[in-house]
Amino acid sequence: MSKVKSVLNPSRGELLDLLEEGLITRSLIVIFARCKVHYDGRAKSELGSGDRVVMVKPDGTFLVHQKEKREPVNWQPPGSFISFHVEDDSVVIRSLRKKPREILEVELEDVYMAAIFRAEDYEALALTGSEAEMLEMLFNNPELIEPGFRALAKEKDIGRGIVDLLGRDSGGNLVVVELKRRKADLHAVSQLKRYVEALRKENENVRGILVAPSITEGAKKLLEKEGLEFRAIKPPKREKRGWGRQTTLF
Amino acid sequence: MSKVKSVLNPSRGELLDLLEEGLITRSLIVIFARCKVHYDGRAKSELGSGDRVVMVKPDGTFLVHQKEKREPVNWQPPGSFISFHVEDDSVVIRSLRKKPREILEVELEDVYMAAIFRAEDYEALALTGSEAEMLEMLFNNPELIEPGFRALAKEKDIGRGIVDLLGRDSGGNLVVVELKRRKADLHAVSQLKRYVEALRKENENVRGILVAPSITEGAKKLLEKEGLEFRAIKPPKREKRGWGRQTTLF
DNA sequence: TTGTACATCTCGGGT
DNA sequence: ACCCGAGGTGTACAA
Repeated sequence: MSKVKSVLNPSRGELLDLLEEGLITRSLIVIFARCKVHYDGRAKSELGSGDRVVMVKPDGTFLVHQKEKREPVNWQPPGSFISFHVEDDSVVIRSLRKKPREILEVELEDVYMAAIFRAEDYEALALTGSEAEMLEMLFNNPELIEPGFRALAKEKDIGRGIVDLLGRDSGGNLVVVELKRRKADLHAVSQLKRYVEALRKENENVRGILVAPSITEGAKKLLEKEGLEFRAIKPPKREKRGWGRQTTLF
Repeated sequence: MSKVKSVLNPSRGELLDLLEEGLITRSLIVIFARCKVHYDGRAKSELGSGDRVVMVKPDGTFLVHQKEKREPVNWQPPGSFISFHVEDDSVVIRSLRKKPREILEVELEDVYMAAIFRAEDYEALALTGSEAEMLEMLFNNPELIEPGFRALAKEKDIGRGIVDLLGRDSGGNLVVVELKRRKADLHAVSQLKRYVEALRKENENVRGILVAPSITEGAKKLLEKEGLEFRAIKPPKREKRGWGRQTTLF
């Protein structure tokens, strides 16, 4: 059995057969078609007739892409249930999600191409430069925050949220560190402030430090007004070594 | 010229020809292939060999989808520049974004299908149930917040951010309203608190009201502790009437 | 360009 | 199931 089957300008019968085979074999399905799209769930939307790419993944993911933008114009997340039927002379693909209840319907008016793909993939993305790696770096090298800084805990749940990094400075003050892998904004300052204020209820001399590669003007002003601090640090990028399934060295 | 061209198991020459035609005619390109993916930019990633769907849109958007999840495993946003070349016996598609500088390379090891699609689409999504519509509703019907409430401004930029809705209550107090179209969380409370504190520097008796369909436990506790208020209101869903290009009535 | 906040955010991790 | 926060977030909008 081949990995891919495709039909150009399929008849209704060919289309239905291919869709059925795609679903049964848990293939990934791609359709080029003129269609309308109806969605109702957390919000509600209508999309008039036009040419789009429809993709259905074997995990239930449903995507409708227009010819522009990174984001699908309509979609359904993994775990949704797909079905199709004929209605008023056109094939309709329906995706149902329960909880929250959401329904997505694509009304295929003219199908230019339909294809199914039995994709085999056992690899996962190995990414570096994340906030998690930034945290690991600072936890292992606390002096990067400032001389004399000692790390106490990471990802610590205080009642008012989860603090990235908790430590003490050379003067014995409690220090809350909030990390951002990109330019810090007002949101980041509010977050740090929330943690600092929560800890100040039970501790004296609590400092708050926002660590990010840079900070917006507005955020900087708010930060200073609140007596909080900023340290410019960029997220580290690991080298290729040590990626993926790490082979034990002996 | 037809809307779609596709080739199954293309030879290198067929693939290169189709890619070139796709780029020149500003078509949307979809490829089913076993490939590796390399990314470097804001972060850095590697993805080992596996079967994926590659999509290139005429606006420069680049997507690599695995067989699961809603999100592409790698991508490049609109405005990126695409090119391709042959390297070590395989075809490589490269997408370059300047600012921030980011490069994405897909190394095609085995192409099962390639297709190009001259999509025509003049329709835009009409969506209802957004926060913007919630705001409009409350601005026009301020009594929904509470009896005697009068709206003063919406989307108002105070120094510390942009307030959703500003008004006065029956007692003449300034009221800041923060809207959320879904369950409000700690972030929402922090946001509201930031606005309230900024306004309290120049006004007395400032109230803060969080308006959302519901609220998380943690957020509720913080809200009450801070003397802020909550009103349960759901975002409205418009009916079909009045969607899309609204024709002037005379 | 920068700043700010929404999103049918999605996704993962924790409890 | 809920809660919480990151994300190469993307996207729109305003200054």
